[in-house]
Amino acid sequence: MKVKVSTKETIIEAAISLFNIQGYDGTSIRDIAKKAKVNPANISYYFEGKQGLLEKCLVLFFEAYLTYLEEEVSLLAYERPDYCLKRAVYKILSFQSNNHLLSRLVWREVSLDSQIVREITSSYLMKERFLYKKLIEAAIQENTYSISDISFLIIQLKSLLTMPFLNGQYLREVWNIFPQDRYFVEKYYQHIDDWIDAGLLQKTKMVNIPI
Amino acid sequence: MKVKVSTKETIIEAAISLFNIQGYDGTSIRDIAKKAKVNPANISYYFEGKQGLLEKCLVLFFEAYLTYLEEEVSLLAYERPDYCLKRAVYKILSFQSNNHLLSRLVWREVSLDSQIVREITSSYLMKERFLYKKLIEAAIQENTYSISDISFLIIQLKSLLTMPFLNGQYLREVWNIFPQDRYFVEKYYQHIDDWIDAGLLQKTKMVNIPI
Amino acid sequence: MKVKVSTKETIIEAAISLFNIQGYDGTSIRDIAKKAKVNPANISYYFEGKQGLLEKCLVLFFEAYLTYLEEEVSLLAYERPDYCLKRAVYKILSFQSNNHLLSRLVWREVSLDSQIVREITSSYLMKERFLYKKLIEAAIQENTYSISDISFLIIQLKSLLTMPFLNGQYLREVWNIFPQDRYFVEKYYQHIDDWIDAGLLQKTKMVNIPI
Amino acid sequence: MKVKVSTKETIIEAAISLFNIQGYDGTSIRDIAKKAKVNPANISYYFEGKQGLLEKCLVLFFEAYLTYLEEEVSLLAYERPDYCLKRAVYKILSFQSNNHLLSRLVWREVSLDSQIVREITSSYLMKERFLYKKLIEAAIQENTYSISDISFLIIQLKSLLTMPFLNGQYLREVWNIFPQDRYFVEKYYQHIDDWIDAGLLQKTKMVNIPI
DNA sequence: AATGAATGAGTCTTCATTCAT
DNA sequence: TATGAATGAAGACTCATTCAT
Repeated sequence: MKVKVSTKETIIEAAISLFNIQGYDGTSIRDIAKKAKVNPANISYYFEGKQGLLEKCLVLFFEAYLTYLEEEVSLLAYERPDYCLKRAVYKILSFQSNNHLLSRLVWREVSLDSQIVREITSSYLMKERFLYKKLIEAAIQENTYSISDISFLIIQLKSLLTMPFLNGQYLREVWNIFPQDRYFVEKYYQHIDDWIDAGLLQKTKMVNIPI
Repeated sequence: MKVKVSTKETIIEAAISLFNIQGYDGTSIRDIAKKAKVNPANISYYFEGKQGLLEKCLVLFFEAYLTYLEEEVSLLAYERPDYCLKRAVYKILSFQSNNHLLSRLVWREVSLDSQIVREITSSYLMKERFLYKKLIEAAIQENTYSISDISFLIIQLKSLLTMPFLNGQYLREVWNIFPQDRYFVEKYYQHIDDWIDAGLLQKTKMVNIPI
Repeated sequence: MKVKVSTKETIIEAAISLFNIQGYDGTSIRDIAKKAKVNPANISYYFEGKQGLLEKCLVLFFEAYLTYLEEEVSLLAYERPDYCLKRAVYKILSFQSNNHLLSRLVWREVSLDSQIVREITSSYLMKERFLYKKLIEAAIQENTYSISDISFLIIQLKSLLTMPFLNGQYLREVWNIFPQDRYFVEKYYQHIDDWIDAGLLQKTKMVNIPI
Repeated sequence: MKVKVSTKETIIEAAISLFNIQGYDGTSIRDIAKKAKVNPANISYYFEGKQGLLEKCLVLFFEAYLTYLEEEVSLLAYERPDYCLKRAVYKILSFQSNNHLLSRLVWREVSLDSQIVREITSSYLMKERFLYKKLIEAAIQENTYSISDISFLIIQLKSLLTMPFLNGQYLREVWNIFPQDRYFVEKYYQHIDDWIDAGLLQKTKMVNIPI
């Protein structure tokens, strides 16, 4: 049975791959068309220009990404907050690992001051901030941390969660580690779990992995 | 006495600023020339093309950056290794803070699979890996960590050190934190110091800041 | 009873409107399709391409336009020639006023050296010349005018008849006069009537308007 | 002695010629570049896009055109107003005859509702209106005409002055008359002079041609 | 009768670079 | 050392049209 993959999806896949490797500005619509084996005109036709294609990628990523955070935030009412936090961490790592090309491109483009990117991402990032705050504040409970400290903790957590994917090629070449690998998530999760326990919750020993 | 700032330097400054904001591929040689108030032909003339300009930026960054690591590695023979590590961390944060535009652009371009960038950076990154390893292995001494663990620790440390600068504009807009600010380094250093003590050296309490 | 306006007519109306505003070359088939709320493919389907649509417009205009001239020429045998001429003038003004969009576009496109337009219009324009000549020669009767003079008179008459419509938007913006307005025809006819009497027939006073 | 005609001028000449024949929208930058034997990129380089080229043409035309009107308006204080009016007419005819390609293209593009064209021309056209009004009101002196009549007279005069040039190709093909011909101006001026005397000034006989 | 996907040619424009000066 | 003119290649995008449905 022949499965007809829609042109639109083929284009998105090719775009993610190339944006990831060469960056958005470094990739031409012709490159994408050639890789997707479609007519270049189709891209403007389907996505209303190259920009629209990038927007599509960004939205695709953030919608899924924030869903994982939201899930765990809404579970805070019923479950141990540190479990929720850790599960969120695990889910985000898994999601990024499964979509490592998309993740890399998103985090990189976000680091630009591009007008377009900011218009789309700024509200997502504010929401992300809100959700992380909820999770972390619930997890630490006590007043050991100042507000400013919490900001820094979140920034650190975010650093740890995104860097391996943003610098996927660095991990590969310098450390021979593959972020898209199933085992990477398991292994790397352990280290973040340690960091949460030791640095954030100030426990001496980590016990079990949720999920 | 009139100080004539060389055309060459003016160009580099303009380039760093624009590459930082728009990315390398998103910046045209004319943008740079206009910002530097020089003739576009000068850029090809001085740097043998746009690419040469990027190379210059990368080299500029890595030469300085690795010097700080080297300094501390060479001090390992004479001083407490954890002090060396922490001092290296502090120096790197300071350096990046003082050169936040350059830092951001370098770490972003490194995240691309661009042939050019890799040719220049790969040896620097291998050297960086070597130096971090030296510092960390000396600091932890005991055998609590496997080789694989050490890799992950370095990756984490690097994440913590670079992310705030790579995502300078995110910190600014979402958290109202300014990585180029003097106080940022002081503050942020504390958190990494904590992380080193708790997560890496597994001490319970950090006491003083080595500069 | 539901009146179904045919797709074909909808397209023509949209085309006249847009060709009029933006010119033939400045209007895309998609503009027309969007305005007419039909599928772009229909235009090629019904008119065998964009060109066919323009041809349709030109033919539509000239067939009607020349009919008015012909009517009056054929009445020359039975009525006062100056009445016929004036009635022709009046009819042409009315026709153009009622179809001011179409008129504007036709006279403009005729001013181009476009191969296509000329192929269609040249025979119409020769016929127009013949009819005007008949009317004017009959009206002036006497030999006061040389052949060359008559040419110029016709050119002048044609100028006076077409300009207000060709420059509809100029009249609107600069003079606040609306050529599609019923009163415009009445008023403007008076002035041309004066011109015919004074300049062409060299009468001192005109009295009544023949419709 | 070799005279180096500047690239810029070569482009303008080619543009006038082609815009004239094919219309602005119907002419591609490549057409112009080929005709002017320059690189297409030069056109965007010199005129900041195709639009800039059209603007240049429009400004070129109107600046010269209005100068003739202004000259005669400023002479109204010292000379017979009907002479001034007639001399203005003559000058405008001459100017258009000498620049018949440019004239045709300008009057045609003015008949479009194009945003760009209107932005540039609207102020020129208001000024033109003002100057014509001055000239004609001075010439007719008496109160025989209502304000509305004067509007119509100016519109008619303008029609007579511009039509032969706008429809240059019509005159050529249908009447074998060449508006760029020196004799055309002389001949055609006579007819407008007649019209001014008979229709506007209501004199019975014209006597001499000023200039 | 009517459509939506798809296409190849063509649009204007910008690019990095070269070269005579 | 520095410039401005000039260029060919490539950029994104729009075009009229075709074709299976």
